[in-house]
Amino acid sequence: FAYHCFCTKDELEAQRQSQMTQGFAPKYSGKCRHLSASEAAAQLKANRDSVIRFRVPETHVSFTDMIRKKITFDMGLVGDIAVAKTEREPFYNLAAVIDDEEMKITHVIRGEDHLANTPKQIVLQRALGFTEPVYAHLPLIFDSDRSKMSKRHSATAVVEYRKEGYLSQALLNFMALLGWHSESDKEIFSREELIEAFDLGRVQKSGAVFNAEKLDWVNSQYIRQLSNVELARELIAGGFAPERTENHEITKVAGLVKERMKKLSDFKTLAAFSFELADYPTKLLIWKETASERIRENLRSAITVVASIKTTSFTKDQLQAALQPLGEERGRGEVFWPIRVAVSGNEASPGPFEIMEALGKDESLRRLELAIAKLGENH
RNA sequence: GCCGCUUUCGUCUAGUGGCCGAGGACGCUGCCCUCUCACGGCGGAAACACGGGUUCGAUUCCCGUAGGCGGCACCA
Repeated sequence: FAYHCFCTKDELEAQRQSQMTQGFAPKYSGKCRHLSASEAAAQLKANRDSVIRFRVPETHVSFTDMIRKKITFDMGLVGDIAVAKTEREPFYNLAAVIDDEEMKITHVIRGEDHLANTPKQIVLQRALGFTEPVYAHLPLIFDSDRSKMSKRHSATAVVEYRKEGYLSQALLNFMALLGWHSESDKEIFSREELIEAFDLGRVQKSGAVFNAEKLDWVNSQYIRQLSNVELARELIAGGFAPERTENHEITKVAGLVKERMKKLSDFKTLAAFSFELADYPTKLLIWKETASERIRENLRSAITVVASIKTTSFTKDQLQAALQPLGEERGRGEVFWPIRVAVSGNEASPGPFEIMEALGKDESLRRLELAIAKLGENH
């Protein structure tokens, strides 16, 4: 089945070069194949550098891939492959075949880059009398420039993505969608649903380009499915929440910005205003062309209304019900916009009522007063 | 160079001879909702690589060409 080969690396390399320039497939010449046992023993005794080669039969080898159906290779083009350095040091193909047999592997599911290894492994299996597992070669995943995502790169990438605030379930779901599609057009799956629906037979044959925007979308879907408590837990565990902040505080704010988040790391910027009001330009309080005097009046009236609400029923529904008449009377934009800016300090934010509920009565009033003071500075 | 795999909107894909004047999703975009942003709702633009066959009829089957990718180690 196998024999010692004493060809040097330089010889082999030179051979390969000349074969390639002549337009042939590079393969081992078979030079040491016919060495007699005694010749080989002598070489070994002389400590000549060697390797063990397997006599690859010059036949066609076919196998059925679960994804690509029947695949045939002409082994005559391969030549005798090196399977081990010594009897105790097998190379990859031999080691893999023996491992799989000993571990009773039934299915070998791996990347398409292993396709050319498969016939070599099959030929070894047959020679050793091993059972042939079923093969499935998955398409590769490419970067946006269409180059292969290297193993080393993607291994760290998963960790990197987790650090950026992508949920593991979302990552899994997104990866499943790269090269596979459910019969039902469904795209967001729970772990159980995915196990149920996934089918190797439906896997795409060509490689897929990694689409970061879709990952964002999938992740945002998962974030929204989380309860506020669960989301807070993820935020705290991942280090995305500000330190020294009460859990229930995080929970409250998490609910506020949940549907605006694409990844956990967004929380920091999205929720910053609720922990501390940043300075903002006074003119941000002005709704369109409204006179600042009028904005001040509106805020004054709003304060009166807000102050009249009991601390115990300081909810967004109560706030909305109480402030709605004022909005209708003086113009919704002229009333709600400045309130929202006053409590958030941002041009874009969640609605004013929910923010006030999260802030609580005292802090809400403090921020409203501050806005009036800021407007006063201009006069 | 040789071998293998592969080829539907920008991207991920549905599609297995007539249901396709090609469906869904992300992204992009118009309108609605609305105090802003986001969410949500309703629309829009956007693709069968090319050339030959086979067939009454090809996105679907066959052949070729071109493109993409992977593999060609005394690495794994």
